Amino acid sequence: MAKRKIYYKHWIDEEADALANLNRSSYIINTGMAISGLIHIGKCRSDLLCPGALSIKLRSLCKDVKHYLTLYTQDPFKAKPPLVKPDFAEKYRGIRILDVPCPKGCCGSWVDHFLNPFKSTLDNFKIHPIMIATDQMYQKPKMKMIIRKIMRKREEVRRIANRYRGEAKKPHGWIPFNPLCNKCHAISPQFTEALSLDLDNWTVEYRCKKCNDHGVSGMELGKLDWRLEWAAIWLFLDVDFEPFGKDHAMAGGSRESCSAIAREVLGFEPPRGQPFEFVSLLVDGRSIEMTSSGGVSFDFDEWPRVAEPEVLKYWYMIMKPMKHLEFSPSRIPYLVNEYDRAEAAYFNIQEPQDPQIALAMKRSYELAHNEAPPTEMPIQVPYDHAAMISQLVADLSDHDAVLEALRRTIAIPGKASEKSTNYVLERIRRAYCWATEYAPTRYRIKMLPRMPEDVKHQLGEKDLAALASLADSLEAQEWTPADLKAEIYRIARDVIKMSPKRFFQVIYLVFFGQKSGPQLAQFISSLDKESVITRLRKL
RNA sequence: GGGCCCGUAGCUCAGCAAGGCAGAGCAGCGGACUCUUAAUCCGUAGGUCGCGGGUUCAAUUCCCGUCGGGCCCGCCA
Repeated sequence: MAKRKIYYKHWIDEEADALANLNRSSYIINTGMAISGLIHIGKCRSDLLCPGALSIKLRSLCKDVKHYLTLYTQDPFKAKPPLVKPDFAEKYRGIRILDVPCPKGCCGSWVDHFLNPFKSTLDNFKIHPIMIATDQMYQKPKMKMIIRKIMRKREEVRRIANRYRGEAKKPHGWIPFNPLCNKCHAISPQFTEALSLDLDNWTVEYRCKKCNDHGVSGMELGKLDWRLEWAAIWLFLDVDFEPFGKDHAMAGGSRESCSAIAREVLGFEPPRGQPFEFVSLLVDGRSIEMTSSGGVSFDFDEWPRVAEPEVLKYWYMIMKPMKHLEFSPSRIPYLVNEYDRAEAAYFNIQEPQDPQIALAMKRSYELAHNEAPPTEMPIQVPYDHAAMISQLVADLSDHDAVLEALRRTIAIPGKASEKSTNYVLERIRRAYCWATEYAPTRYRIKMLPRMPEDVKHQLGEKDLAALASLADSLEAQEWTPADLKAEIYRIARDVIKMSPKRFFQVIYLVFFGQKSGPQLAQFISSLDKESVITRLRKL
């Protein structure tokens, strides 16, 4: 009888081991981000969180690892509406983003406006790459050396570049360099063209089609053609591993052509890589690719407001890199539940029967926690329940009230460490943000002004009788919430002979148009009595 | 025309490295808990592994082909 295979190795561990087997004394992991606009969670999959996990794993193998994040600041501006207004987009198109002002007028610059929220949320995710901006890189002697080498082998570069191009072959004498226009600061090949280089004085003669300038600017202010830039940065930082979006991954795509430049022009072996699929955003039922410059985004710094950062990290760990992901804020409870399940598996509280799935979940959980998960199982409040509770408590800063509401509804330990308690409270706060800002209506607790028509059809004889009976009771005397609760039970069981469960559902339907809602007795007690009675009777 | 990725239960996905009984979670359905909707627990159903060939004692897994979905092969990064 053959045993079921239980081989399992996480893809992060596969890559980490492959890197470790290279037996280098130290490792450089690099990723890149253009500050072209909103920094969304999809970008952070391939360019922050996954390589971050890989770095940490590799470091745990006693390797010296540096994790860089290259910020492409010396890049042309290409944002589009609705991210920016059309006139803003037109005015700054092709301008070096470093020179573009803040679109909202709140920050020092465009770059600051998008980069600062990203930077300040990194602590939440506990991933801290060394950030290095390309405009700084171009100032460095080592980079100048690399550029010099490339420019001396210009013809060879052209030959290689043309190998990967279709019809539009680059002509003889092509200078693979995008100069900065001194006058308008355009840096896009759409506008500026290098006419000649002076490698001794490190200047470039250019013509600018945006402002019709013709002049000379410093080469450190311009940038390499993109195929060369990537290869140059590999060499500059001595990169061993660099992930990339799946758009680069195709045969003949940028990854391949950059590798050819690295081998044939610069004489080094390109780093290992890993392609990543994109994360799209579900908008009105349609799946749209997130794009920084177009403004389709669920922002990275928005995530910790609505869910634990580890939930996002876990999702990216458990899903294979080439799996296309679809995100929608409405999926957050599902993602949190999956994470909670992994946590329960990790602490051996409850495991899936399939051992391979269990291993994948546990390992992904560790990775989501940077290899150092909590030592004790945290208290788990199911996310959708947290969303509901958060809307019932009048003041979320009243921690005792929140905890009391939780104790009434689910089993949470009477005594818990401060850490556990804070974790619970944090989830409630996050679920509240989600419930009020993103949740589908069924999660929002809000009384309907009138009972919806379609609800009437759902009510039978018994239901109506029970509601009438409740109205009578309310009319007959004043109730405390506790007594009212008992009365609801009494009516259901003793008077009408129906299940209390059904009766509760019926009452919820009348007030909310759905089968669930806040704690009923308290809720009813908080309303004007006459209006309640009228509503119960006028069916 | 050339290439890459994905396709497994209603949904989200494992399993394929190195062939060996078709798997989870969620949603569903049925119960239990009989001071709450909820939560929790127990049970249950659900499949042409996109399709067709090939190799094999044995194919979801390997090979060839094909269909569907997404994407690249202009520019820009």
